[in-house]
Amino acid sequence: MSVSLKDVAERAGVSIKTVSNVVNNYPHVTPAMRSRVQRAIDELGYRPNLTARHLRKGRTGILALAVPELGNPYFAELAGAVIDAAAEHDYTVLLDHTGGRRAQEVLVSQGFRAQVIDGLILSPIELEREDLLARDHDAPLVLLGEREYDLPYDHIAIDNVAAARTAVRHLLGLGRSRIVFLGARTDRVNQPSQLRLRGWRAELTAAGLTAPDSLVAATGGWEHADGASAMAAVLDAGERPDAVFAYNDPIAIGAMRVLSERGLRVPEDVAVVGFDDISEGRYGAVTLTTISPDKHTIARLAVRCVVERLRGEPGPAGTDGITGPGGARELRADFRLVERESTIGGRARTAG
Amino acid sequence: MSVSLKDVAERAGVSIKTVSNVVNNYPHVTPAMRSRVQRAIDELGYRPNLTARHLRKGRTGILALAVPELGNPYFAELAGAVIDAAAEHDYTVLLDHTGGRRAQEVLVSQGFRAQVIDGLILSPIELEREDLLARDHDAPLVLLGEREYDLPYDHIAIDNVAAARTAVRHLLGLGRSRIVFLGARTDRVNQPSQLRLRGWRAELTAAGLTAPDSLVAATGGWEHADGASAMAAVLDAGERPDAVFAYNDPIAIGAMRVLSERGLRVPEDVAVVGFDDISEGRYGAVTLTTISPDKHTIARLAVRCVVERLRGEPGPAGTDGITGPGGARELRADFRLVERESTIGGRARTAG
DNA sequence: TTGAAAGCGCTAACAG
DNA sequence: CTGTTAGCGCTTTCAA
Repeated sequence: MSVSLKDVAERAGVSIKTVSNVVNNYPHVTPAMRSRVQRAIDELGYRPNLTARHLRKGRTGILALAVPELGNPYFAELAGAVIDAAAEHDYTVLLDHTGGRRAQEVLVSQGFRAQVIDGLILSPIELEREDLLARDHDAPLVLLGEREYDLPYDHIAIDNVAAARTAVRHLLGLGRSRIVFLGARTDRVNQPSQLRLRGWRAELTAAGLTAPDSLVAATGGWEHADGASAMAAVLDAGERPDAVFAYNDPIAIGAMRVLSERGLRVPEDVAVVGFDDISEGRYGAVTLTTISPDKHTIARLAVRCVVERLRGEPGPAGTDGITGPGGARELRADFRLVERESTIGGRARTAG
Repeated sequence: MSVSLKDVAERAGVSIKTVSNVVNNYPHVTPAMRSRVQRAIDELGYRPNLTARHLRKGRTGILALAVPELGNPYFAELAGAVIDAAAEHDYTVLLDHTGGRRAQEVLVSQGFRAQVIDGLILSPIELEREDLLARDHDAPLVLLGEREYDLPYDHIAIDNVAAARTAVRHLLGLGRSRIVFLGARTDRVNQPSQLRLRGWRAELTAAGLTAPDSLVAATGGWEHADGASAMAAVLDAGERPDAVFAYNDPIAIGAMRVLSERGLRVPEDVAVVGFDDISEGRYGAVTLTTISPDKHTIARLAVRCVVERLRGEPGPAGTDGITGPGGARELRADFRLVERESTIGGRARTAG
């Protein structure tokens, strides 16, 4: 087995407590004692047993992050940002993926991997209000992605309606008027998809245009293939859109593929805007205009929320958020529109 | 606090040990006693404290997986596969990313996150033989990605040389002869990049062609931008290649972008083959021919190796591997060439 | 088949 | 400033 505090104590001829004090940088230790103990530590190659420490303190130093799918670059990039943000607070991240399936999301929120984690950051897709109400687990939970819960959980998102309106406004400003929304989800409410659809509708209406259902295309999932088939369905239905606003980048890219197969030029015939700003969008034959959420801020805020709850200091909502029911915080991260070839054309070399 | 074994024992009027027996499905417990204890467990909502259990047993049930970059879809997809494979063995995965930086890789291999993990799966980029020799940590380590170590660590990879030869052979079969290798790394040995370059050279030579250095382009990194700039550099140098074999898919896609900017058609003027088979390659304007490593097998083998070492049963190397120094196993996963538009042209609708 | 007790390695009171 | 002691919740001898 590995060396323990006791071994070090014996070696240094002091008590366990003293060694512990040194290890934990307890202030009131004489320099002489400290160096003596330190030498024993070095000689024995002592390293604290975190499991024991955690048992004692009741915490593990591990946060879980559950996203729908790691294969989606947006979530992969977000996960990377969360890992880095957690490291700054001396937390380690345990990653999980739910496939966006409600059953799996419920499992995770209930603390499936629990007992091992201090807190949980969850990016739900299908999770319902009632699932959260039934949650019986004391680890702090922070939700990612906007939804209209009135539940006592901290909650971090960009303003999806505003972001969608920004995207649509951009298209309108380019003189487009038949703008398809690709990636609606009809079987659930409260999801980002619904909010983006709402933004699409609001902006069209504000411009004095109609927002017919024939321009709203549902998708079964959120990947390239889903965007491709939805786009094909719209065209096959005889629609002649002059622009597409997609739920996310993979859907937008799948759609562009189909447009080009059908001989439609992007952006001349059909302009396309995506959502998420994944790196893939920066290097296609036609680079993708997209809404870029501030992933690093999202990650930082999420980790901060969990850590503060853990410390028992929920703190004020701050300037960037409002306090909701049960002291839950609604935090907003920024977003911006990144204009690339799929809307404004041009052919900048290896555009950024 | 949560309920402990003791609480359950009191409630059921039995000893702690008996409750423990029930929880752990110890065989010799009378059905009557079992159901009585089980009722107490249910009533109190008891859940075992894993930290305590782990302290006692000396294991945590957590495996770490360290990859260079989660933002690279290949590693994100691989990570997902590892998480699933680990779950089958009741292990949880803690994810880390090293940025492919040697210092970070050394840190991780030394057990930076250690004391918390039972085993480690590492996909190194810059890690050197000597770093591993100096490793002083008892958690089993499994290496991902082929390299020519003679070190006592299990090791899982596809045959990079053979894969590269397959790719180049495909291009030669299409009548191409000036095949650029994009993504060489000159500053290190022992890396997959070196092996793929070797395969490229071997296949060209076998075909009676020369393999001039002017057709080998180094890249600073492994992303789209690196492929784009390397491709541009080759063209700017006055080379007129009729094919490109890229170290990985992002590099290949970055290169295709530049080719198209320069008015070169893919595959008519320049055929392109990538490596990794990331989903992005299936939906560009021109879908990407690529080498597809069997990620699920890699993940499954890696987890199996760690778990077996943990159980102290390294087992035979099996039919798919050979035993190396110190009983280390060299396991091979399969790969296959996926032919798409970037080499064979065509315009199948939303090709798979 | 079940109970009692020891102890994994650490931290936190409380003494000294 | 440092030592003693008592657990955190669990598994695991060893008895009964």
